[in-house]
Amino acid sequence: MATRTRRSQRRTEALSRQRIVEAAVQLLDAAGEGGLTFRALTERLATGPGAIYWHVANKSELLDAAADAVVAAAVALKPAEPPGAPPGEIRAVALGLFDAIDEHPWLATQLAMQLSRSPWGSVTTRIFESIGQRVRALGVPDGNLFTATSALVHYILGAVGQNAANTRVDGLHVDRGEFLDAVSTAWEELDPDDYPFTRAVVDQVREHDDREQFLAGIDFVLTGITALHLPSGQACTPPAA
Amino acid sequence: MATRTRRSQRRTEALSRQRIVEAAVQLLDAAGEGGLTFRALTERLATGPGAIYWHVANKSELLDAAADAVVAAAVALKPAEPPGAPPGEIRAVALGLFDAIDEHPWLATQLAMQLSRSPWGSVTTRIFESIGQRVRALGVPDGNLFTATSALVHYILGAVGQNAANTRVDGLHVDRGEFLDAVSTAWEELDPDDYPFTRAVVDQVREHDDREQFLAGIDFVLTGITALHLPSGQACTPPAA
DNA sequence: ACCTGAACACCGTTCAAGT
DNA sequence: ACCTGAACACCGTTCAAGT
Repeated sequence: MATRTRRSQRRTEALSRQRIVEAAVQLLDAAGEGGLTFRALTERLATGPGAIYWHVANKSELLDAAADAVVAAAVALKPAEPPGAPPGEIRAVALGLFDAIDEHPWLATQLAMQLSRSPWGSVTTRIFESIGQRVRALGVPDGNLFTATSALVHYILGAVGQNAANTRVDGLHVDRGEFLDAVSTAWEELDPDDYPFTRAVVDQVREHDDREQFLAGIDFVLTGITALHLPSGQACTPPAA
Repeated sequence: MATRTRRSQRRTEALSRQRIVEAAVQLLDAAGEGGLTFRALTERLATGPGAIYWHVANKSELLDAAADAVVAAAVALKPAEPPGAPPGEIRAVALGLFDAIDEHPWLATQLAMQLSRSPWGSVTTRIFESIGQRVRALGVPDGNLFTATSALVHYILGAVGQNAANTRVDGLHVDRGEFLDAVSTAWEELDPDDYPFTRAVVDQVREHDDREQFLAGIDFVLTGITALHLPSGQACTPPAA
């Protein structure tokens, strides 16, 4: 029944793990998380499922590899920019991830799932390393590097996870204005007794700029690290317990 | 073939959405994310799939409801504690979530997926409201409430998402020492040219305390918010761009 | 060593039929 | 209004067989 839109090119190159991962990324980009199935993959690669299983262990590993490929490209800073000061580079790396998720919305869910499933998998470690190098350059003492970097990475992963969906719902790109309207409307219908705060800030959700807000959060964490762990920041005290 | 271990009690109460959600939470607690299937659910509830679909729209909605039930209980502070100062209450709410994920490890993945799939769903909004009320009590000016609260919530969601898996891998509880050993070993085998930072902090991962580190991140964000948005904090300056 | 493709076990979901 | 349960479409994965 299906019109059998045969891929024009028969297989020219041999199958390889890399070719499979590339195809997986393309399918995810085209149709979202639901778009990656072994059947779609076999059709696109003009092969059978057994051939794919020769190169990758299972679907989970394939998703990991797809996410890793995209993240690796994202955290590699464009050499266009000069080295720059550490705080600026941290913002640049974070924005690289932010933009990668804008281009590959499935990456948000995938990052989140990998974070919770295998917390120190290749993707998480890659981001940790990239941020950590710059935190060290900031002058944070050795003993506090792990804590400071973890805090930054956790904030970044939490924030990009949510912001991804600000431009899409269930894999469909939606107008940002419409999306925020829907959120505002939903919030206005919340019980005023249970949700006084949310209702009070309903206007701010419409006006806010995703990138600005994302960077503001980075600055909170950086300021906290500076104040609590850098000699120059000792003037600042944390809020009393 | 299956030994048909009949649930001793035939159905006594009528089916209801709440009873279904409770059963879902129990299945998730017992067998992890893979443990919740409509077949397991029908068996436990002694009914057919159609009966369940009468009360919930689909599996996604059921997972949402299960997560919401657990989170609602977690962010409701025990009234044992006196109201207390805002920063302390923020830490208490955050730790409530932290502990809930310890008890229900599947919640980490579920929170992450909901965050990326429907960023302002009921669970996210519940956490946002709970934290937001306390950020306001902190004295943050109205115009900055949304940004400050979002940053805190993003950090919390990123951090609890990862810390969940520190005690479990693929749904199995594992010894924390063994787990950290495995991470350390894996890190020591990373390429020293590509991962100088990660290799340098490998010892800190073994010594660190999850809760302490989680709270340290909260303090970074709180200190940043205080420094950048509270009149009393103006002495602190953010790191230069 | 690498690939084929039929087959298997399992899943979420539907729906005509009952009460 | 609420429940039953067979059936459907689809999925990840396996494996004996080919080259």
